Amino acid sequence: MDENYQMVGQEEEVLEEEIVGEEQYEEYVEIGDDEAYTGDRLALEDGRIVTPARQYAQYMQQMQRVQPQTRYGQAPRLQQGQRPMGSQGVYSYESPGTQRQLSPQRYAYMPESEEMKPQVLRQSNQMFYTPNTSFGVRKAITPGPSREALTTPYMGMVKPPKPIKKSIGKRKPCNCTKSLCLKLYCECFANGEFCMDCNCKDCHNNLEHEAERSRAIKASLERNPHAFKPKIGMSKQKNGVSTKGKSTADFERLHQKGCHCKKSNCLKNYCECYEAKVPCTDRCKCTSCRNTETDRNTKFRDKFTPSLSQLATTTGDRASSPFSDEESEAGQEAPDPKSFPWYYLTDDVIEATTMCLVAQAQEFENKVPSEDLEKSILKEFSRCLEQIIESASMSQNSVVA
DNA sequence: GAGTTTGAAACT
DNA sequence: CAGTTTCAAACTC
Ligand SMILES: [Zn+2]
Ligand SMILES: [Zn+2]
Ligand SMILES: [Zn+2]
Ligand SMILES: [Zn+2]
Ligand SMILES: [Zn+2]
Ligand SMILES: [Zn+2]
Repeated sequence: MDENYQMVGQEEEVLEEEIVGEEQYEEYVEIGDDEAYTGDRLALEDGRIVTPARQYAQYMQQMQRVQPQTRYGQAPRLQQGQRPMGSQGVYSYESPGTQRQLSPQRYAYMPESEEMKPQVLRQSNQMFYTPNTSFGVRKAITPGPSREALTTPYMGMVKPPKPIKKSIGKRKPCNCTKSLCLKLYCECFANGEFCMDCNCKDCHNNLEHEAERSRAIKASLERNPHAFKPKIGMSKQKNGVSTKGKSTADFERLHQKGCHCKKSNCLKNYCECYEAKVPCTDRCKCTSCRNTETDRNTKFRDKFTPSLSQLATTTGDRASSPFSDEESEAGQEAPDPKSFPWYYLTDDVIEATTMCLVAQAQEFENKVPSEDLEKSILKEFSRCLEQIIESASMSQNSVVA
């Protein structure tokens, strides 16, 4: 039967479980259509919060202790914001060991009641959920013709979009302590997911706090309508078929909002662009960026870092990953930022060097012939450079060793 | 593991 | 919109 969620201090509401199907993943794959595909993990549609069902499936799986060893929806090395709904197959997962499949069903939330309304928006197969009063978790039922479809959903319905990732990496747990996992600070929440196996304290990012969570989602969406879109551009194809020979590889995998880094030179994971392994663009407002397209294409490295190049050749690190792998179109190489000379030429270093040179110039100006002055400055520069190089190799040794 | 640094998100 | 605070993760030791 249909269930009602009785919210504390809230007007209760009868949820009629209007179950509709889902177009199964089609819309998520057609990335070409800008309008059809949004990439939203959570979004407002007609005033309702809509989210893929994957999270619920995950959540239910967790609560029901069903095949706890299997997890879905999270590519192993996908970075925050990179999680590609709609990109190759993250949505419908097929774990080698199991035959479970999850579809991108969606549920709608009724904003007035702050309640989740398990209304699947579209349907092309038979999998339905309805709230389960026993533990407040939705369980699947089938009001439609084929009730059995529930237990064996999607067999053969989901084309394995792309080769499955080798190992289903378990999602990294959050460690939130003060946000209740209800702000975008929490990565789980920001990904539109429930907290599962996290280390958070006082977590409200779960069905036990559904109403609160819904409010939080709405609040986040009000602050930023794109809050639950992937931050990294989802391979949105530029202008239909590509113009040049680049063809399909010419995707827009870029940070949509851009970073605002000030002190990391966009060479550390503090930088969302660098973390996502995409170059900074003009959308970024970073200062002293060393993550530009040209920067990361520069093969200039290794010159300064013999120790590292040694390491690279001896370990043969490249051999382990001969695959270019599906989603890593752009991320062929793993350019160790430490192998770039300018990794060590931070603003502080440059400033210090400049000060040294200026001091040297001031000390000797008008005291020695300009020729000697020039020479002394160059000498000072050499001294600075030595220090920088020494410092750099020191830090590398610590890494290598 | 403790302490620091960092920049997004939140807030004013 | 800009400046500040808050926050959790990245990083360092
Ligand atoms: Zn959290
Ligand atoms: Zn979490
Ligand atoms: Zn949590
Ligand atoms: Zn950056
Ligand atoms: Zn950037
Ligand atoms: Zn940058």
